[in-house]
Amino acid sequence: MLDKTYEPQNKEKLIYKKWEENHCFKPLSDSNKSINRENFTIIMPPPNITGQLHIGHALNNTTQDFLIRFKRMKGYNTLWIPGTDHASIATEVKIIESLKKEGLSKEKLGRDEFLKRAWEWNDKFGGRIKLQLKTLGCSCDWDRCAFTMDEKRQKSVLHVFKTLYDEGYIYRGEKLINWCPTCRTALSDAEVEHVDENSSLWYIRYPYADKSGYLVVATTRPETMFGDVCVAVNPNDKRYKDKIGKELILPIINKKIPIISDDYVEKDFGTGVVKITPAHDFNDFEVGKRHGFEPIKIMNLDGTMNDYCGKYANLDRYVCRKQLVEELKSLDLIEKIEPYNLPKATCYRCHNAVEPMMSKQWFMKMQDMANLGLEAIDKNELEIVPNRVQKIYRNWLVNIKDWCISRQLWWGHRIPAYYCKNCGNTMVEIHNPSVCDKCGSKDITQDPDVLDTWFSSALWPFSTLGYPDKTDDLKTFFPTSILVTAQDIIFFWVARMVMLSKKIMGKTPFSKVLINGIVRDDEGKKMSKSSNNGVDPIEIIEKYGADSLRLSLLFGNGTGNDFRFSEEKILEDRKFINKVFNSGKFLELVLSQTTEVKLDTTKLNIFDKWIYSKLFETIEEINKLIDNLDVCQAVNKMYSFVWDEFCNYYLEFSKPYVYSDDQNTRANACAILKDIYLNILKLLHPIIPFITEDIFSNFTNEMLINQSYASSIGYFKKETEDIEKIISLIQKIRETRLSYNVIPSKRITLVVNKNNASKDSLNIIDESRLVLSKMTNIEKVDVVENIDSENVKFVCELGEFYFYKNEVVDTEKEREKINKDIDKMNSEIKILESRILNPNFVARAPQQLVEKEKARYEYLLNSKKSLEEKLKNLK
RNA sequence: GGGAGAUUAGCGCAGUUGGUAGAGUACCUGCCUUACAAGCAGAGGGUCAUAGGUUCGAGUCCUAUAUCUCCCACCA
Repeated sequence: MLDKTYEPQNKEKLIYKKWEENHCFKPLSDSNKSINRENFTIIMPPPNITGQLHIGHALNNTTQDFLIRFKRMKGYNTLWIPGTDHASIATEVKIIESLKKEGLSKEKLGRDEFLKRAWEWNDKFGGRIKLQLKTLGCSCDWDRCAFTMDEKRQKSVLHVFKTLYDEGYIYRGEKLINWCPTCRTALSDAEVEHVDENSSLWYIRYPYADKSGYLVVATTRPETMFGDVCVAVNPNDKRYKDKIGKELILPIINKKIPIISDDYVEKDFGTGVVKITPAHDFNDFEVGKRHGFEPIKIMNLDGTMNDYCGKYANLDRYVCRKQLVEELKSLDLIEKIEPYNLPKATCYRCHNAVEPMMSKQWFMKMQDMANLGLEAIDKNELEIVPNRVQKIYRNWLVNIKDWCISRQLWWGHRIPAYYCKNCGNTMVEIHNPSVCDKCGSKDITQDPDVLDTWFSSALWPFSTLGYPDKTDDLKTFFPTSILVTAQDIIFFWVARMVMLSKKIMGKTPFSKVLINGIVRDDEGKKMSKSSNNGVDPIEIIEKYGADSLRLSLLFGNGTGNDFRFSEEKILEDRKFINKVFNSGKFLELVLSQTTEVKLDTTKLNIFDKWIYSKLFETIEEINKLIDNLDVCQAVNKMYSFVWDEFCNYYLEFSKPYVYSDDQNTRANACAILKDIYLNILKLLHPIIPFITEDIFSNFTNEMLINQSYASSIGYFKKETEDIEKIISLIQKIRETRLSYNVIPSKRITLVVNKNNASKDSLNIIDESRLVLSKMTNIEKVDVVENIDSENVKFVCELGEFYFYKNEVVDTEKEREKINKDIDKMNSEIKILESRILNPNFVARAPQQLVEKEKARYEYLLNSKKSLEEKLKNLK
């Protein structure tokens, strides 16, 4: 028995448990049931263990679950692998914050203790994330759940690192890199965010060595002047042509530096003179290299100035800047200071300014990799939906630089590089070597650094399946089918997965990428941890149920478009779930009043054939839409089929039959109704899995999740067209009744003009008499040969119809109504005339369309004429 | 500075090869009709941001402009 109303809170947990206990999330191949089944695999973008999931994750995972459930019911051998990401820097930042509250620091704690804390953190938040995913209904295979830092994934990382090192793709070197003085680690280019900052442009006088005056240099970073190796001008700048080669005195530290020329310098910016500080600026580094200058480091790793800066040593760079500018002013070496906006490079985790610094780090050579990434797109191995994202992906790969993969952090994959203290030999090994393979010394230390967190995520499509071991999973499920993810990690993650999968596995890791839109709050702001406007899905689910949330996320939002989340929308959409439930209650009711029989599809009436046709159409369209990853439209189709066609029409059509006095008619009508309804549950299961499963269990002894997807017995063209006509007749009757103010409870007569309706039409009307009576409160249908034109007339595809004047009269109303109709017709006639009377249209538009428009035109003219006549006769 | 997207009914949105603008919600009218008032039936409401262009025909294609959003970026 279905409950009076559906209470998701009491049901969902139990249903999920039932699915898990029955191993419903397992691929068929686990139990050798997948003979000849196509595989369908999704790897879940592993959420960071830094916190908990918000609605954005819910959208992402609902989309994946929708696809997985759909494909599972379609008979695919489906696998959805869940997992979490250790999020090296992000988690470390969080742990350090929490240590601070205890008065601790990571240094005080020591590496081993710190890592212990990190694992505890993982247990806590990783566990919470899994709970959230289960609450949402995600049908992923938890036995295959992976963590980027677990033993198997560590093994994958070691193997890939060693492979790429041996092939020369991974190298160590001292280069200018992005350094976060707050997190005290190197960052990759992708981890640097640029924010606009109001700053200044300082014009500093650099005196000539020959005391012939000074040259004015414009800079945004006065404090880096200690590291200047030269000053550059554009070779074509007439102002400075004769100055090239002369020497300047670098103020404060009084060092001679030359004036050089380089095309990099823009004549029109500032004074056209640039100070060159190779150790602390990426452009300057290149210029310095071109002209053979050694970079001079002037900063410590914590962002303070180093000993090279004399009295400014150990001052924070910004404090130094302030004091230095004061000193320069006092020396009359500041020409002027202009306000200036510049993009400031900041750390994507702590949001503090990052510094370009010279540092010895590990890098991955990216040029070949990028070509692999581009090849995936060029050779159509990879399709990104929506298509525009492809450009973003391509653009990043075209401008790629080597990837700095080492981080001066503790929480992460420790780099498997070992250094011999005796001979300086470097070894990269999967297993900790006990002696140096060159000199035999036992004095060996492992590199203290860890890998960029995105290194392990880049291996996700094959590390989750068991690489480097040649597992069955890897054989069966790689490459995977679709990746569903957010736009902001295209570079961090998607591009790197493609490159490394192609490099290591020789294949693109997935053939399609579906990019979800960004979830915003009800004010339109992006939901994120930093804005603190994230909503916990569990909070919403406890209030409205997981199905409501899922439906709200998938319904009415263009796939890939941004999505504005609001509880009001959930309230609106939840009505649909209620509707589904109530139609189930109706089925239960009528079944209770009959003895159930097996469905006999040879005994379908015109209405049954119509609904089966509609079901057929709906499924066809859904298949096509999901193939194109147009989840939004697919859900729309389901929605309107269920609500409009099934609930609003078919249920009403079926009533005369399911309540029929004839036991056989009644039993078969119920069987058909049940069949359609169970198909609807199948249709909807991927969106709203819990309630559909619950209702299904009420009518069958099987589990819905395991059923094959909805199917229809076929498409009946004639009957479908007939019912469409009946529906428009019903609408016309209702509309006419209402416009004459005929109260709904009044039973009136429908009159058909025999001379103006085809025999076929009369048959259809006859067959639909019961339904018409039920749905429009028609007492009887009179078929007549002649009828007084004073009666109320209306026309639809089936022919001319009338209501008896004495049953509906209201002359004034009718006059009003006719005038209104004529107005409507006039405007349509005008539009049609503009086409039909246009020789160009007639000549160039498709013939079929021209004919159609002409016919419609004729029809309107006739209708209008008869209405005008009627208006004249109206007394 | 470069690039991408958005602009459609009061609101938040959909609109798949160009062919007379759509659903939800809100509002209005009438209904507690035996699945559902979280409902049913019906009505109103849009120069599809603006200006041009291509076309017989443009929300849809092209070119500008405006406003908003996002991404990328080393002009010191």
